[in-house]
Amino acid sequence: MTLHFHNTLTRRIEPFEPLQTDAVRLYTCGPTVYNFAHIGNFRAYIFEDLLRRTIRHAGYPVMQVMNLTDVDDKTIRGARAAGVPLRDYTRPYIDGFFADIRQLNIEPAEFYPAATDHIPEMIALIGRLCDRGLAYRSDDGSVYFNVAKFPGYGRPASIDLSGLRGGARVAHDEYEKESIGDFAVWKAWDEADGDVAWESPWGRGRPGWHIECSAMSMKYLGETFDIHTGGIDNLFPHHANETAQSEGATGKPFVKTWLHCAHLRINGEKMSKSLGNFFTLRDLLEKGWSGREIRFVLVNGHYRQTLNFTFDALAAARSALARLDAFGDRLAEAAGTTAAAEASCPDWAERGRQAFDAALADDLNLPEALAAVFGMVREGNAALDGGALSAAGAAAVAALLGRCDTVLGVLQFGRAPASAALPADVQAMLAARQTARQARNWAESDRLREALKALGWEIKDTPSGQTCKRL
RNA sequence: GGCGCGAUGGCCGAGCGGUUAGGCAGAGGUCUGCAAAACCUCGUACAGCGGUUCAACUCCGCUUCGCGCCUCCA
Repeated sequence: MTLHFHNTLTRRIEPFEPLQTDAVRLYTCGPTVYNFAHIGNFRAYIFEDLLRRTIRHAGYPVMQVMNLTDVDDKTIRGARAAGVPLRDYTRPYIDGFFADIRQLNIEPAEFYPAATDHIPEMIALIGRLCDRGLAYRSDDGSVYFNVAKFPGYGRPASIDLSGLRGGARVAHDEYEKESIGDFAVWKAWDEADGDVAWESPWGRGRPGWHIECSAMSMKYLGETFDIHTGGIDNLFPHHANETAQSEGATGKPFVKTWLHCAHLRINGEKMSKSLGNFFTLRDLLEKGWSGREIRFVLVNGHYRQTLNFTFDALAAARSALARLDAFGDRLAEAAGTTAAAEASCPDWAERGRQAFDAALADDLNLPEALAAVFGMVREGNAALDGGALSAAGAAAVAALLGRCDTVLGVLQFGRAPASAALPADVQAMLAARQTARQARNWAESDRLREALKALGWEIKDTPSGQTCKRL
């Protein structure tokens, strides 16, 4: 299984080959903890999770770093407005972030370095840039990267510096720059920073935006590593600047493969507070949607394509998941206690497995991978209907789907409760209903089904008797 | 202005120069006391106009519409 990824650096889909044999080194841009993350952020984190899981699925160990940006304009502004120290301000959002990714079944990374814990590393890196003549100190004590001194500036974005134009978004305190393209690696303290400041060889101040990613990625992953990801909006300037700083300091290639995911839209519109379609994960959970349903919607799109997030899509996800769950329950029932044996795996399932793997390997084509799974669901249901699936075969298919789910992370097999686990009153009603059914007392049978439904249990009648499932 | 992306059936969403994407919703059918599930069948989908080609949703050009980045936004 050779993975292929679209590399932003080359704008091509390339075969993926790890640089080192022990692990694939992966740096994924993480949250700025000034607020709870919104659904658009999670699109990126889900994409990164799928990437991580796919690499592992292909047999490579992964060493993933996700940064926590806990010092920047917004966190400082928030902390000052709240009148609390920076750390106290960011803490709940950091906790919230980890709670959220658990809800979405996002696998944890190996490292979550916080920017404020790596100031010395950043200062050291800036020192290297100064030593090499790539950065200069301005009169106010800020340090800027000198873009003109770095040949090939702009990668992995395709930015031509001459196309840049100064505008309203160029921050006020950056007029000391020698050239419009130069960017701060160290920002001299100013009024608005309050008590957020660190001592440095250039005076009191705080790190520039991009330097944390350079310092932390290289600390944990080395000066050249396999994959760096982020949202497409980070391509420029963040990733271009990060590359310039890192390669400027080391003289080595920084990242081999860059992957960028597209944005999310909500009901066809850009997400924004003024449109009222700005949702955090907890907003959606409060509306009654589960993390799993949200994950399904986010998984069922290609990462390089703008995704239209709608409530209809969430409802569709709910139905699709119910279908998957029902199939899982059927397989479990058919398999009983029989162990999975690969030899018993039906041909259609083997074909499904191959289609699934091929789709993943093709630049994370999750929609197609999911289609392969649903193909197996249809085949499997038909086989079960026709009595053509042995217990061992059912076990093998269940195991196969479990394998697919190590990447998808949306299945929930084996959740059908054993009858012994049902509450006594429910068991009694089920027994009564069975008696009524044997007496062909349909009115009583239907009444009990309704009563059980009111208690939160869904009853279905099958040729082999009634089934009971938590709603 | 610079750079880039997109427009697929009611909705979400893949895809390829000629062969069913898939899911959800909807219609009909099988099964069923009913319901549900499951299975089968069903949509003259590829923004518009030209071009290339034996053949284009798929390649090229133009048009229309929408979107992203252009200095701290995933």
